[in-house]
Amino acid sequence: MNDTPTLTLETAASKFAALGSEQRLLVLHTMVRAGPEGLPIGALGERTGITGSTLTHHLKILSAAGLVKQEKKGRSTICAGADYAEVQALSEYLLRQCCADCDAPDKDHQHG
Amino acid sequence: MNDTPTLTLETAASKFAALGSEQRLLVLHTMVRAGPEGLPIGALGERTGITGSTLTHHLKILSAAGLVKQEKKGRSTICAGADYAEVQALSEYLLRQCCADCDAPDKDHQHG
DNA sequence: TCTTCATTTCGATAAATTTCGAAATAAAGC
DNA sequence: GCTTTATTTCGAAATTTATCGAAATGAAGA
Repeated sequence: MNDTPTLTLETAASKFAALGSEQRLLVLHTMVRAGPEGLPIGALGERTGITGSTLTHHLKILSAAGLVKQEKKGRSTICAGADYAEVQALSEYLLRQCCADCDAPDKDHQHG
Repeated sequence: MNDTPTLTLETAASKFAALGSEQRLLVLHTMVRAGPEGLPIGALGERTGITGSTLTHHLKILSAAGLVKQEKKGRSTICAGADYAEVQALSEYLLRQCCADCDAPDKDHQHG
């Protein structure tokens, strides 16, 4: 399963940055709660109390980071959270190459 | 093992924000490579090419987010990456309450 | 104590981000 | 073609962040 196309520093940073805002995290959380079917932007606005134009702005950032999928349907835009692999890859990025520079890599700090 | 004290939106966002910078990610990556023994700030500077005062700034953010531990030793400050649980908690935060708001939660999108 | 080395604080500037309301666009339905 | 509804774009102001060099701090050692 080749899901993890080895994130670059640049993309990883932008994904984390996308998550690094209370409003965006709230938006994402709302979408995750809503499940894979997603929600139109209007509903996101109602549930989060965030203004339309601000939502558009945040969603653009989340989409660009690949954390949210958007699909136009009629006059609505349906938004849903991205899949688990996306998140998994991010979390794994953080510990990649652990101890690569250790003089004497030891076995005392297993990850998992 | 009570490792996951249920992150608040606020702390989760600030942790992600701390990771959402190429320089900070580079710094963290350098520390992770160095392993649990950590590195003095000077070495971080040499390896990353980041200026002292800027490094102090970034490290303050990473420490405040609990992603890095710092310890004064003589005239150096040794920095090391935080533990795996910290990272794990962050990643789990993202999918918490998945589908909580679904009308009919389905079993088609297992996470794991 | 004086000097040196490692880090931090300070002050400053440039750049990016957040957030809004108002106006523009675009799809649906009459 | 108009009207309504959903979203986006467009300024714009306020705030935050990034980044640096210079000066300050503080520990070690001669």
